Amino acid sequence: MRDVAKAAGVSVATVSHVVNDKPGARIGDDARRRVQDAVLELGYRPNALAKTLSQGGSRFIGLVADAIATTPFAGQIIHGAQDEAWKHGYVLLVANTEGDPVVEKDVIAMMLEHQVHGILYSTWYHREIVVPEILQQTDTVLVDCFSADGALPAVVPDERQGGRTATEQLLAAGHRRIAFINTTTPSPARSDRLAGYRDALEAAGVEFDTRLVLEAEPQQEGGYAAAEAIVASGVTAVFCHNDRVAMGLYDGLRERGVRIPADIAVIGFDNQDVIAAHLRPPLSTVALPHYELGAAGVRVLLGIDPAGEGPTLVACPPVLRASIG
Amino acid sequence: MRDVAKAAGVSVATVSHVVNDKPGARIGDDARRRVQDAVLELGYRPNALAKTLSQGGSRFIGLVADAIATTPFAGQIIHGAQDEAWKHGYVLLVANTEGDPVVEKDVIAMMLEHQVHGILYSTWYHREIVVPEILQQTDTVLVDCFSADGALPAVVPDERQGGRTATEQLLAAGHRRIAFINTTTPSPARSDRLAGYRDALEAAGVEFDTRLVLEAEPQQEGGYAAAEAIVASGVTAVFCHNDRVAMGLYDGLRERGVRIPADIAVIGFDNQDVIAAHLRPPLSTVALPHYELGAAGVRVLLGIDPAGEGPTLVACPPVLRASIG
DNA sequence: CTGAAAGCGCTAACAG
DNA sequence: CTGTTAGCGCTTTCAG
Repeated sequence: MRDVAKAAGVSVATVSHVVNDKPGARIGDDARRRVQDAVLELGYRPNALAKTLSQGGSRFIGLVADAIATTPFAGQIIHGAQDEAWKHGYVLLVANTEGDPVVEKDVIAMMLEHQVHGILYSTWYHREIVVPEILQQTDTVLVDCFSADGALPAVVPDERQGGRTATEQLLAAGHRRIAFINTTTPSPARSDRLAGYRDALEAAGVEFDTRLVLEAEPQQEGGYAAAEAIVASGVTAVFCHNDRVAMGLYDGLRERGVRIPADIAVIGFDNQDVIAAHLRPPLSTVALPHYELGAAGVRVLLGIDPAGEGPTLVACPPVLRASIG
Repeated sequence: MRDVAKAAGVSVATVSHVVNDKPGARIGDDARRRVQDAVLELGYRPNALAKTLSQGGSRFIGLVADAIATTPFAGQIIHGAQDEAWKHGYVLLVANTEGDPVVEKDVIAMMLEHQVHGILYSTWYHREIVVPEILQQTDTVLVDCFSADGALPAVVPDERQGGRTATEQLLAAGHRRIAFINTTTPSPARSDRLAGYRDALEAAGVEFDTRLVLEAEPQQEGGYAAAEAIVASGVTAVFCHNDRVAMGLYDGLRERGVRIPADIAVIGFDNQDVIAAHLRPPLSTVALPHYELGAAGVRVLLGIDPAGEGPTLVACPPVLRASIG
């Protein structure tokens, strides 16, 4: 920068002004031009670190994720967070912890040392967590997770609305006997999607039948294993806890000569693209809004969106494909 | 830091020395203890930005990815890169570009302004790229991609060895008539996996038969469509270009009453966990070493691993499951 | 063994 | 309109 100033025959202050187009500062056209030329000649690039040092507060936002490598979910959160952060002049410092509390503490400490403006603490599936002590030291927003005490702002998917939406797609196609293959794992997804399922049924005047909610491990194997019970139930449609379960169910149904969607319509949840879009027939599902969770997370962190009382709910939109007849 | 110095009754220089346990500097035990106490009392945390400013060179490594949100692949690269970077005291600055050249230029400029030590430029599938001009301005290593002119160090999967390995698994199980469903998309994966397939055949004394290499779109749909030709070929084993193709093939084979692995053994490629581990039967495959690519990338960036003449090849290890009888 | 002082690159008053 | 100067928080000679 000093070099630029020298080359342009002005002071560093002037350079700073033109480089940042400072509003208050009026600079002569000639001087301005000389500076701009010098910047180009010298290939000058401002040092963002020095800038934040002198200004105080940096433009970093930390994003800690517990499982960046297993599903695309964390990737989608990162993507959304980055786009939104970028929009406001912020940059993401990403760290993966694989759920290890020690690593977690270390990476957060690292972020604090780098003067992050705040931290997004995210998990790859919606759940309750206990907030690491060290997060008290900066602004934090929880993404796709929440703490029991509700002390920290959180952004999570609206599982209940998602469950309702899924069921509504089936109802809209004329189905009345609709099974729900829920997960065996206790979680917001488990209880709230079920609640949404019941909401939709009730709204449609269909009586809730306990025998129509089955449980299965939330993987392909679980869906496959549930196939027998599904055909036995005489149902015409199934809402699966997630796309993986639906994938397993496809196999089980096919083995029994049941056609989708002619005999039984199926809807999943998650919109895991690698699976849902490529099953035969392509699977209708409800999307988990990870991108939007990341984006909303930085918005509340930056105070653009209000934090609200409980967790901020992000809608899970339906994604229609061919598995509903 | 000044506060710590004051509280401990020493100078900032002394604080700096004890905080970083400077080798050269001998500090009295009492002074050292006083400083350490003060650090704890005040909850002092060094400012990493100020540190890099004064030291010159930062501890940032930039990682630009073209598609962080679609598959877990980029996530695995990030994971590997971060673990390795961390090990050497570096921190990752991650940016997603979705392949947009403008965004790409912007994020790289941003990274340069943040004084990154170097940049890892990665793609989510192995391919040739044209290197963005701006990357000339810093040390760069290409991860999972390479430039035609070989000007930049690159780290890529060893597709040929992978293709050989896959075929060898089948050969080892006693198969002799082995089909290869290749992709239709020109790429290193396409030509090198084929070369590996031929290598393995030759090494086993099995004659290469052109009619046994089919081509299909590299998705489930492609594999499904290839099923007919596969059964017609009278083959006892199939090497699929990737796991998604294998998944489609499973469907097609099952529809024709062909059992896996009893009638036909199948091996995939990629080790896409969400799919491979949960097909019925679980799919044997060859892993794409994304984690290792990321880690190796930072190693060559930091000069720990030598850059080598051509791209650095990372092995693709076999992952055996139940689809080979 | 420890402190004073200069300087990293930039911004922000404040003078001129 | 433009230049001076004093830091931002830390490291690093260099004296003492």
